[in-house]
Amino acid sequence: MVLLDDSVVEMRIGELAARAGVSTRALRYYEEQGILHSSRTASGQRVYGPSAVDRVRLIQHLFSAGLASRTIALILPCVDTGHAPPEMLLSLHRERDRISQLMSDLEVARGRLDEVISMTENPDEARCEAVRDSMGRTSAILGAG
Amino acid sequence: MVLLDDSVVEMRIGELAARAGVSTRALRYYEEQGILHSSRTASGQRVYGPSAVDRVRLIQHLFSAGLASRTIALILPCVDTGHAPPEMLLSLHRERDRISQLMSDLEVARGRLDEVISMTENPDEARCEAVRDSMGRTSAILGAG
DNA sequence: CTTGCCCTTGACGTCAACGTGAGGTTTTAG
DNA sequence: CTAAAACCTCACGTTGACGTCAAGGGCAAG
Repeated sequence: MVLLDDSVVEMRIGELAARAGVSTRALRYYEEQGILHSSRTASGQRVYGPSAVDRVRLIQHLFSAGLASRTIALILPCVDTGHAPPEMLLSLHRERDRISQLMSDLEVARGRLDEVISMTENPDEARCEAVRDSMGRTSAILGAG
Repeated sequence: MVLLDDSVVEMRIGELAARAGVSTRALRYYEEQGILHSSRTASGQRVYGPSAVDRVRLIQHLFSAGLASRTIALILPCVDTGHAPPEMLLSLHRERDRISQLMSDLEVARGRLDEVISMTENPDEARCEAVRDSMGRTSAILGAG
């Protein structure tokens, strides 16, 4: 009976890929990088339990935070065990800071883009000059244009 | 007299690189991509006016916003002329949306990282379970671990 | 048994923003 | 005038997260 339940709940790489919304290539890549493990059938096919779906989603989140696969490979075991050496805690905090920095950089960049947008949406001479000034006279005269 | 002033204010690639905080290789790459122009001396060396510094900084901002060099090449002339075709305005707005989306993605990802950090900093059983639940039982049992 | 889909490993392709010499010329400092 | 520093143009190397093709094996249905 347990076997039947397992068979309902276990899946091969294609189903996991579909459920987690990634490619099978990505999953094999994750395994190659040591951040996702699988059991195998006798014939060598990958088999995953249901928790793998959430694990892949976590991996995706960490990737989208800009963490490298090597960093993720270091972190995940600590997530599993629930504790990490102080050295890793330090690097986790540094990653956090990096993300925060990136976010504020993006905010600045978005502001720049907003200036460009408002400038091109509203080709008013005075306003153009003001915006150009705030952008550091980017297009002054020509010079290096 | 004007010539002297120009000589004071013009610069070659090394000085521009130093002032803008990028490599000379990057500046040549920008030129290759058509997003930074230069005049040349008789012997072929690149010469830039003072406005080039701010232009490079703008380019950096746009890069840090995740815009590709091709996109920047499309935008910059509009920044200079002060107006853009509606098609480009649309794509500018899409870029803006993309950046906003990226920022909120990063916020989510940072939250995930915070969970990992608080979990590993404080290996309290109950709290671990709670965090694991909020992370989707990522490390449940083992399964695909 | 065969059709057909899913799976396997292996290995090369991609894209972007440069880095990094090679090999030679130009400019500048002493 | 000479040596060092800076510049020039190729042009291949790097990094990361996959895409993609090749050449096969496994397995449920008809």
